[in-house]
Amino acid sequence: MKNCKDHKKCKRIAIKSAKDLCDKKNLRLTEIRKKVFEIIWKSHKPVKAYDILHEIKGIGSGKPPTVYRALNFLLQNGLIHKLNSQQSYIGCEHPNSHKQCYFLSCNKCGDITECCSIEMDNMFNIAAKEAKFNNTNIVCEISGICFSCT
Amino acid sequence: MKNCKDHKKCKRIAIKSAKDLCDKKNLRLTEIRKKVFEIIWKSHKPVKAYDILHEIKGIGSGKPPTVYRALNFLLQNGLIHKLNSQQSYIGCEHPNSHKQCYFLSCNKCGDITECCSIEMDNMFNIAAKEAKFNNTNIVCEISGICFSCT
DNA sequence: AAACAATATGTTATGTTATAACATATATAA
DNA sequence: TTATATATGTTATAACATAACATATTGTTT
Ligand SMILES: [Zn+2]
Ligand SMILES: [Zn+2]
Ligand SMILES: [Zn+2]
Ligand SMILES: [Zn+2]
Repeated sequence: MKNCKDHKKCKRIAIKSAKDLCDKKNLRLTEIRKKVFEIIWKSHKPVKAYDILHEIKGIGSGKPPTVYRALNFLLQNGLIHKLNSQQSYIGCEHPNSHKQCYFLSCNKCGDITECCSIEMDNMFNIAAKEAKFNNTNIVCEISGICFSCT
Repeated sequence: MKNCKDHKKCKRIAIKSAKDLCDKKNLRLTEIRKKVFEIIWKSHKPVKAYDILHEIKGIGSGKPPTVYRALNFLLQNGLIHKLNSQQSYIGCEHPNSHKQCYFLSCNKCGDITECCSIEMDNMFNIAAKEAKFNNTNIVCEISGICFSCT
């Protein structure tokens, strides 16, 4: 997310829309869940579960299950994503309108950009349809060296 | 890989072409590496590192580094792939002509199919190019319920 | 063949990621 | 209020992976 100029605002909006989404869906964004979400939104870099664990002093038990439960809640409700190729977690850029996305991940600066493209989405749908696959879930992560790091 | 009718043959060919590839590139397909490769090729289902570890009695030290070294050798030389969304390993269907592939993974039977598509490949290239990414590596895993399991 | 260098494997220990199982607390509904 | 569901605490352990250093094997040079 190289074009994030004002991350404080960016983060504020993310938290606001997480709250809205939870209100709308009658989900409880508890203190622990909110804290984990905030830690993830500190930057546009992916965060590891155990980094959250170390950072989450003073709130919750500070033990793995607490963090993983919060992560699973956030994942299940589309507020964050898991980057499978690096076992880390990142905030969803558009939780209310999320369709199918892919991620661009810079191996140098670590920055992640979440991208949507109708063409890519169609491609995935075609691939699934051709193979007669149902209820598909797609993981697509493109890593490389981003423009700023080249 | 639902259309594998004769897996013995399938496996034999895989081993043969692995040998050929190693001969051609002057790589040593040692006993341990070959054994790990064979275990992975037992089926078209992905295999976990520690399953290999348990199965590889009598050959090599039977300790994690042995297995992971073999896996890394096979990965680096394009003989197997890692499925990041389930931390498991699977034989490459076409080690000599491998371009960009995506995987179809059935959540029910566990079967994996490795697919290539020029269109999909183009899509990835366009995405990388638009984002000005270099030296890209793509992970694309489509999971769902396959036709036979529906 | 002997000496050397490079590659591969053995060994011990530990780091990292994630969940099972069961107890307790808190929120919502009846 | 009592019941029920949801969330969190707690302990232990499973599952995945690598660091660091020793030894063995292979290939090359002298
Ligand atoms: Zn931002
Ligand atoms: Zn998203
Ligand atoms: Zn087969
Ligand atoms: Zn392949």
